[in-house]
Amino acid sequence: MYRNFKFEVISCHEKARLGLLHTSHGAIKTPAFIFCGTKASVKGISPQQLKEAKTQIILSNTYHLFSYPGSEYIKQRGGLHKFMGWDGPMFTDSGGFQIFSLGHGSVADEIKGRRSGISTLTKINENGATFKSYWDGSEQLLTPEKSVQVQRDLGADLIVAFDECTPYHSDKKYTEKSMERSHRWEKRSLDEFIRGNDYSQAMYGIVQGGVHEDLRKRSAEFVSSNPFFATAIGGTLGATKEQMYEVVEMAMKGLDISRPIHLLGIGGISDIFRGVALGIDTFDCVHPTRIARHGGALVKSAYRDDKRREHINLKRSEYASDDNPIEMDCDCPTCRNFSRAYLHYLLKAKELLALQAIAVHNIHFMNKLMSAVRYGLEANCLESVKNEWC
RNA sequence: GGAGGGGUGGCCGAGCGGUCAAUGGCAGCAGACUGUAAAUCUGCCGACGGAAGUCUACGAAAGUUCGAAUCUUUCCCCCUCCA
Repeated sequence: MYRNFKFEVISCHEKARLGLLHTSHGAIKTPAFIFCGTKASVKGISPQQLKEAKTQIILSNTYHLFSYPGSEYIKQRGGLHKFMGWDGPMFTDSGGFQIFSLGHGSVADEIKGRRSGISTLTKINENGATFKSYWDGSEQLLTPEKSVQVQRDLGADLIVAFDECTPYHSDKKYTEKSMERSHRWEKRSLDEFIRGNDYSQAMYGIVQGGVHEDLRKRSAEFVSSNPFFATAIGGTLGATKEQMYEVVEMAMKGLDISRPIHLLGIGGISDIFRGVALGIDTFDCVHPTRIARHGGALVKSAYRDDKRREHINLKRSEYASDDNPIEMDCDCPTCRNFSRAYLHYLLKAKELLALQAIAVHNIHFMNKLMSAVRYGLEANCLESVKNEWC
């Protein structure tokens, strides 16, 4: 069923593992980070720049590409790889997260109880979810079958079953009902996947269950007992980092650990070390590229001005006269050529180069981080690697 | 020389008798951001104070009024048109 895919565990270090995830567009060394290129583009960054930064794999989104330009259109252009000029491994999300984000706003807004904007999620029922297109406002229905068909047209290597990402503020009763519906949707996704399987793609099942241990366990068992290639941990992961690690641990309990395990939407530096220690193989997150566009440059612990943050905010006035690179020991194109002062100026001057330059640094940073994590596992010195980065 | 229009907080620009320390926008200073409706969003932004509050403020001065950025007079400066 997954003949062009394989997950090879090279070595185990307690729960953490070093692996190779083989896809139809090449293998990924794990633990790995997947960069978000939601609308068939990692915002502001070219595939060449991604490659130069040693990026292994990127992600696009079903909902966005379904709304515009449509999956049929991309299929006619030869699929997503060809269309966007990325020949490496690729992942597509199912659109399930948009059931959450278009209904509730950002993860932080929802947890903090802030209402932001108008909901463009109009309806959710057994059949699927109805959205207002972000593109033209028209109503569109995403069902498990449709999500898989769209993902098939797009042609990413790794695809995801359609689920509902349940909000943090849902009560247990709703979370359970939603989880059970997600399970039925995931089963339908898998059935649709199998119907059209041409061996160029492999499917992830998703563990739901909110912050509830019994639900997480049930969901993990559901996913593991169905023939998904891999597993993703989704849904709300709680309101604090500690709770997130607890929830991940709960979800890990019932999982088939011979499969690759992805943690959806997480990408803080310390989160990655904790996740890897819990047995996570891959991560994806908008954070590195989003904070870059907001002036945030990821830095190792030695370069932080505020120990509570994993980045420095180059918009701050103190950087106006800082002639050092973002990180002295970084060999990325941005650090080789630009000072913090110049990047600060570019941000203030609203020059697009700032956004790109900082994103380039953050992408290099994340790839080097993951490489360091792999080295730490291999050389059995993850703790000292962690101290340098966290 | 004649006719008219203006001068508002760092800048632009509303307000045209009380509810005005003065709408907005920009700039400035912070903060947030974790399967991207995000090159976005939020807060602060006269001075002193933690705050309640106090003081100084709408070109300058004098006045009218219980009360003026808003009305009157004079002065200073800018702009447009006619000679």
